[in-house]
Amino acid sequence: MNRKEIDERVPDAVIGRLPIYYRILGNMIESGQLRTSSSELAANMGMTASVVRQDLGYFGGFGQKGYGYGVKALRERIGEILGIGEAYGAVIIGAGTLGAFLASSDFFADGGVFLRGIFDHDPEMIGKTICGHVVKDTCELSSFVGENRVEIAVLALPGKDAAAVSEWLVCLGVRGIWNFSSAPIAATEGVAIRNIHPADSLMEICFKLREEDDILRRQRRERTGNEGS
Amino acid sequence: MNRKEIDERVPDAVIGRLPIYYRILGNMIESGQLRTSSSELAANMGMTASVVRQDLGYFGGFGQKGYGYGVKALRERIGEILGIGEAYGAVIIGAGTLGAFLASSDFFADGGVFLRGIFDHDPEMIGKTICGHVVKDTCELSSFVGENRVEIAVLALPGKDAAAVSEWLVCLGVRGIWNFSSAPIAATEGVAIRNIHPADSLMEICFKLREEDDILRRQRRERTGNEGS
DNA sequence: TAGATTGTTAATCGATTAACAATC
DNA sequence: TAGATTGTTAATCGATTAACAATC
Repeated sequence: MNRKEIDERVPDAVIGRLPIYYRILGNMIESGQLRTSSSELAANMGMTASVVRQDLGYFGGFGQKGYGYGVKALRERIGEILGIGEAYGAVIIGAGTLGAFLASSDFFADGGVFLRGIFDHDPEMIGKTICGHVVKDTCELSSFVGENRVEIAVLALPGKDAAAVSEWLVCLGVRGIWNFSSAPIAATEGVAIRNIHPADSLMEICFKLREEDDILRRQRRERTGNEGS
Repeated sequence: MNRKEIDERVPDAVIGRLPIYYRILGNMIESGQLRTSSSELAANMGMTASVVRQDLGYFGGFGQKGYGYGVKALRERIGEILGIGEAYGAVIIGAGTLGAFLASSDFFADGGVFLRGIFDHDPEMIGKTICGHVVKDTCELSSFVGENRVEIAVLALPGKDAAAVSEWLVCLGVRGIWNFSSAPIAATEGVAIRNIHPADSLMEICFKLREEDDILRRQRRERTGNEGS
């Protein structure tokens, strides 16, 4: 075995970059590119070549010294590592605009995940069809998860319901929570949780702008102060 | 001045947590809570109390020893730091399902950002109304950005167009890029960039599931092997 | 006052960078 | 062969944790 001891857990920082490699390699395949290098990959994602080689090294060398990496083989291998092709199943809880948007998105297909159903408890929503899925009553969740392979639950519901629903789903055997509600789901042993808050990154941008503006304002004030004295 | 040297840049790790504090404090206000502590905040977001105190310490002590933090005052202060209230302006480029969803979302209101317009270059889209915004032709972007305060551009367009559009917008004076396209935008001096790929976190969940499954499979194999020998 | 909790310093841990021998 | 580029080790950097004096 060429790779490092396989039991060794891969750091989250590395896992977080695997989908990025995967996506960029996809772009390269689309444009007909056959080979790449750590430095090219790095340039594409605004990182150093070192981190790329280190990351890929975690899974055992699939590069060739003096040559680089075969785009197609590398992408396939990363896809395997990411579990694309395992055909995990997911349900969306909450059929509002967010749930409907997620259902219509390519996110599931991109990750090789099958969307198996959409649930809501609002009678107004139940029975509606969203992207070919008839919205089911959340009451049916227990039996549905029992009868279908559902490893992942997507929470597109109000923050106040998130914790309870999440706990219930975990009891039913769900092992992954993709949470878009406003309330973060706390870490739970044996459950993969990702709390997604798109607005957060917009606020981060605002922070950077304000920080910049503050510096400019301060400089202007100082300049004026100096002139005045 | 009680706070640390104000020129000192705040680490990205800290910035990334500010919106989370902000959101959790919002939840606390909703439920009528008046005071909180570093350990309560930490429990709510699955972190240690130490990191909370350290983070808040960056901006100067607004806690009280032996008491904790006033929920409302703390939230207001973090809001200020985040630039909520600066009323930055944004445009969405791309009026597809993603652009339409973003326009209908609370993300802008949550961050105190004004959505000033939606643009597309598809004649089919131009003129349609999305959430009260008439979709404009991207040709009009230059003059629009010139005439309105637009600090932030939201890219909801195909990856192949992202880099060119982004560069153009930066030339027009845009200082923040919230990029939802498949192609990451490279770091640019003086521009705040956030590349958002919701599918990535779904893939991370799949990775964790596959990793877990692999371990189980290996254990089963070993057990069978031992029995067989 | 006694109990609670901050703000801050020092110690630990993990991630990134730099460097280079191995080799295609 | 010479040039290129990997895989990997050691050095640096940054972030998290632990601990505790200060004090409300």
